[in-house]
Amino acid sequence: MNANDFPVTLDALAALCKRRGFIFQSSEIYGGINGFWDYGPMGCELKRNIREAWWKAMVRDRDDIVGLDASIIMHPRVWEASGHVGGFSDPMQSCRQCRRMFRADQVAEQLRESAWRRALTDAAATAGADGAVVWNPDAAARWLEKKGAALAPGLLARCREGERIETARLAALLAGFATPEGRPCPACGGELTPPRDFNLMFRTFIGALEDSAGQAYLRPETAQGIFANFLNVLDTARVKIPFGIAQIGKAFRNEINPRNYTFRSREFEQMELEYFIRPGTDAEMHAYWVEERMKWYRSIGLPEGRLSKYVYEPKELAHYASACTDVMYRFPFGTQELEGIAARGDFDLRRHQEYSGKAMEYFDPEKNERFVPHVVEPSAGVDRVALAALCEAYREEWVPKEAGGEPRTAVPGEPLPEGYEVRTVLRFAPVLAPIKAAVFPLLKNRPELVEKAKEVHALLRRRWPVFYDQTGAIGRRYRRQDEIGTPLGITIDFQTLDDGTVTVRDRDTMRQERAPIAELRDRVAAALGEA
RNA sequence: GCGGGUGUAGCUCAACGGUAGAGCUCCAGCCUUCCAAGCUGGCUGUACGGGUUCGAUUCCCGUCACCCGCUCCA
Repeated sequence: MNANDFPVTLDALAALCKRRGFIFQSSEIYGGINGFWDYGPMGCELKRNIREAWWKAMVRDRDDIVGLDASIIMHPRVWEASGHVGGFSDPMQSCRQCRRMFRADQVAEQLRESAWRRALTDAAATAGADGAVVWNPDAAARWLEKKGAALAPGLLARCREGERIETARLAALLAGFATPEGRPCPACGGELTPPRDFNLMFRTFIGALEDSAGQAYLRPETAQGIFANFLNVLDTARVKIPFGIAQIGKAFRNEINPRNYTFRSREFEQMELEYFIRPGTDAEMHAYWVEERMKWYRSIGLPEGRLSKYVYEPKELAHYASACTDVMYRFPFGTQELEGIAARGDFDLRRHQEYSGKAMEYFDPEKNERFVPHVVEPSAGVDRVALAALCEAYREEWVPKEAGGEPRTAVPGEPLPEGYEVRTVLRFAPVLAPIKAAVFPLLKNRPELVEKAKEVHALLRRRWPVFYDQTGAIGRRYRRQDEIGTPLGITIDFQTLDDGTVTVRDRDTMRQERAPIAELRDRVAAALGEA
């Protein structure tokens, strides 16, 4: 079995993440809160490394992309323009009896298909002169007492008074079936709430009064902050098309059903680029960004074999989009999206132009023309990348008890071979590792070793996050670092005192080499791939 | 959102209608010349709220969270 196919269970990963301070459930001391997660000392370093790798690749290493950090709460009109409020999110009605949810515009159709509604029509309705349904309330009551009790419990509950059915009330309900306000639940005949805007945005209020005038939203995506600042950046950053604006930040979606550990959370962090292009170059630029982004995922240690692309069919695309490709990763719970790369045309800028009354145009001095740029949007989830990195890094291995043995990937279901023990290790790419190296004195009760180790620690920590540990046997300290994915272990032993060399132990091979302290920084940089 | 299951220490598990225990982890000390060694000591717990009871971790109800299936969803 290929090491990449080691079946990580989310349970095992979540246990390690908690044990070693990567991820905690939010508000755990109060019983937890569904859909929210906290990142501990190791987890926040991991996320920081992911963000910095992205920022470096997208902004620092390029001439054509600039950064932005927009506010989380924006003018409510932003979300009208974007389509997140209003027509885009369909009003919903829910049943007060069975609590099922229905799209308001589909209730009439679903009612025609409804089993209880058909049975009731057969039992108690005739067609009137003008084709309208004429109900016989007494027949309806008889039906409801027998067959209808199981088929339409919601309707029964609405017109029952003690043991008997209030025929007059039933008659009123039946009469209302034809009106939008009186439509019953297609599933049980219960009472539907009025249509309500049901969207995934968290609402809040600006100012002390909680009235509709102050209503605002936590952003459900960071992208709109970029579009809303398009003109500001254009006027100040001296950018020339094609150019991009990049942003990393929190976004919030009130998901119905968060699942799969941190994969779908209600509060999450996005890394988004809006890359503005000349109309007509959409397909070419979209293809370019798909490849750029795939390269980036490989550069942080996600292997080709676990990554894939999902190319949207034309019928799956939003009406304004010309292409969309998702970057997928094979998680333990299935192949899921890390990032979506969409060619959105000029939809967003045009909508903001329409809603704000400001011309969202780019002036091309060479061709002496104005146009609304099109945009390609690579939009990635920091938390999803972090989860993928953890899944990818997690290994259980068999290690020979005798010195100098090489670790082997454990074979699930097979017993531990004689003479081996288990180690859990996170094989992060060095760029993502929360701690780059750990420094140990071989023994803590020899002051000369401790003193030298602290010197080496001080030497390295100026450049990298480096951990110092003198507690417990040396083997135990190596294993602790394995569990947080520290690539290098540096040990000060008695030979160090004689010749100024230390041992450098590699996390993955568990092999050790000696290196002079004078060359240590270069050796560490080389081992981390920074040289 | 629906249905089913689960909830005891950081982890794995035990116990009982009457003072909640073990192993591992963690911390301290001793020891230890390179892969979770040993000895001694120590910290930590019945998810939350209510009810029944002389007494509830145990029985009942509610809430919350987690897991599985369905549903929904970029």
